[in-house]
Amino acid sequence: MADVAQLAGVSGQTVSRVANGRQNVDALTRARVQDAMRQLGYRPNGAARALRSGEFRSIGVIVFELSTFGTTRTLDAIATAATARGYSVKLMPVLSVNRQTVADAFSRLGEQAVDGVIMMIEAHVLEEVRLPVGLPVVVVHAGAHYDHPVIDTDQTQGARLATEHLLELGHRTVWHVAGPSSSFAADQRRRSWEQTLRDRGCDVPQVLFGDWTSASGYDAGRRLAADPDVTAIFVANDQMALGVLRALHTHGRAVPDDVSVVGFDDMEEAAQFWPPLTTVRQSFTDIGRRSVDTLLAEIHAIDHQPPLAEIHAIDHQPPLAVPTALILRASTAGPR
Amino acid sequence: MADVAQLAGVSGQTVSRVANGRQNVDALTRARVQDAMRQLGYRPNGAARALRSGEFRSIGVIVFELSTFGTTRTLDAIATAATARGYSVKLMPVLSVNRQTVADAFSRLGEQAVDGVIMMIEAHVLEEVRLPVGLPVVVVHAGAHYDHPVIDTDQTQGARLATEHLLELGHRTVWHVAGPSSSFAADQRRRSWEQTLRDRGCDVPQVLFGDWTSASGYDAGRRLAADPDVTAIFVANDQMALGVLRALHTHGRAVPDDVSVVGFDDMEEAAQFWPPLTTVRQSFTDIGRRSVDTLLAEIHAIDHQPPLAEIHAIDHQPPLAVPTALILRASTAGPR
DNA sequence: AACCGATGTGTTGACGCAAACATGTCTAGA
DNA sequence: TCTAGACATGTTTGCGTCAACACATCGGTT
Repeated sequence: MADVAQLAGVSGQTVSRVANGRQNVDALTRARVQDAMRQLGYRPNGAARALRSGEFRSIGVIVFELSTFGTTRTLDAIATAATARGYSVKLMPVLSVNRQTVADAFSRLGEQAVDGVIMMIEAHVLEEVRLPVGLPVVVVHAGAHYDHPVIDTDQTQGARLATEHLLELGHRTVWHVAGPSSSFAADQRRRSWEQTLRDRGCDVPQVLFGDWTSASGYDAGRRLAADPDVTAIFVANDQMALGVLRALHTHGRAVPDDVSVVGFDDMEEAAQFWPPLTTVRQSFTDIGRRSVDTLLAEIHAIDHQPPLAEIHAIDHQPPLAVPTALILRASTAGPR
Repeated sequence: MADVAQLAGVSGQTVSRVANGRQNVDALTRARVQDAMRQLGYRPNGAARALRSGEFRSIGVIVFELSTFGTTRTLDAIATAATARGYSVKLMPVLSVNRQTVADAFSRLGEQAVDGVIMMIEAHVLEEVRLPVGLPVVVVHAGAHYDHPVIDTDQTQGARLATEHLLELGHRTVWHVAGPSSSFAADQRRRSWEQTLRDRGCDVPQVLFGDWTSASGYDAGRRLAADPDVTAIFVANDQMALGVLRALHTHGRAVPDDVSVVGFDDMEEAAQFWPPLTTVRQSFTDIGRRSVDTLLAEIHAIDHQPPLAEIHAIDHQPPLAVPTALILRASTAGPR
């Protein structure tokens, strides 16, 4: 900065003003400074700026297993939204999810230079983690009863959509392959499926649990394929649905003629499954964008030292459940 | 820090020493300081530390489209490896790939507090981007002729493995669905496929190009399914292979009885495709780990002001091509 | 002529930390 | 006893930036 100042024949402060787009700088001076900046390839030092201003313009994201489809898409959306708003994204992976590891990750982020944190841990265990106050936090894809704002897909609505679709096709009831019981989202989908069946007076068959992977879907699918009563299956995500489809094929049960299958997520590949999968689309883009906006609002609010009433208002906004949509493809039909 | 120092009855410097794990602190003093830290919830300020030391203990990762399978897995591995080594990962997404956007992303990272950058852009256009010097850079999944170390899967070996497997099953030749021509990896796979065919004296059929998505694989697959000469297809990634499989099914061509298909990547779902996909496995974990280690070595080298000879040595290490493995499943068989 | 506010620019200091150096204390060996 | 060296700890200083304030200039009032 000093070099730029010298080359432009001004003080460091003026360089700072130009760098920050302040208006009270003469047009000619500004041009001279910008010229000098370009010439010297000057880049403001983020660390010094952060030290001075107390703002890092960076948010931390705690994630478990980037490899699952939803997490990845959400992270992508978060990164894009944050970048558009001038914030960078710091990744903090957690290798296994328990109270200790999550708390550790949070603490490590506290040391790192971030203005706020997005928690992308869908596990119930999160409910037991006491997060230190002082750092704005937004929770994604998890329960709605935390001390922090929660952004999530409307899991209940999505699962109802899927179940009702199958019932309306004429199936007597709907079987369910659920996600792991440790997952909040899996629980919500399972409960909503069950509630929908009860509302319609249908039998509630035994649930099968998977772990979100397509291999676990195959295992569940084999069990269902062996039961001739099964004519309709709601699978808690597309990856497991892929495994279910394969299990049905290997057991000679035609989809959708013998068995109908509905997934959840609408991953890009679902349209190319065999047969193309009817599924519930969730908008990961919306989730990501809303998370960032909510977090930034929190950060901003703290910035302005809100009265306690305002904090209260922020924390208790109704959680914004992002609606889903049923995407009809070729894996569902009425019973024979 | 001052508060901690006062509470522990020591100087700020001693607190600093404890915080940084220096050894020259009395065990009792250390305990007292750590106690005070816990009591006050002290977290060192990363910005100040970075400003003072010039080290950020953070690496930047430039990515395009987190949504593709390989990128995601690699990022996961990078984040895990970096965290294990005490570095955090800053994400810098690029919305579209051209000289300008990549240079911009790099420049933005320069402002941000990072010690080095991993470039995860597989496009040829990268070859034309002049990266400013001074910041260590490692390029992943791209060409081997940059000014920076390159870490990549052995694309050539992988494509040969796939092609030879099909030829050895007795197919007269092998068709190919390539990735986009803008991609370095796609080019290498296509060239290696072609070379393998030539080496064996086989016809080289017209290439079909996709864009890595399963939908584009379906489009290519429809064209191939219509041609009765086609008995063996090497598809440049698993996602497109999924689309190819569906196209073959819809056109009544049995896999593997009528047509054999080999993919590339071995994504988790490939084992649950219908039929389970024979594919080339690349180790994204290795790629990620090696990228981080190479970058950290570069960072460390600059730290110690190496003589020019040493820089030279680093930059011209033979690129470490990570080997692949052919995973045999049910989508390949000899011709009828 | 004296005064005003608006505008553009320079000077000073502090953010939190750690490197460099200074000081004090203890131990071992001459 | 004296000294060298190892070790623990304290003091000073500055990293790059920007807020706060000081100052200088100018057009327009009284």
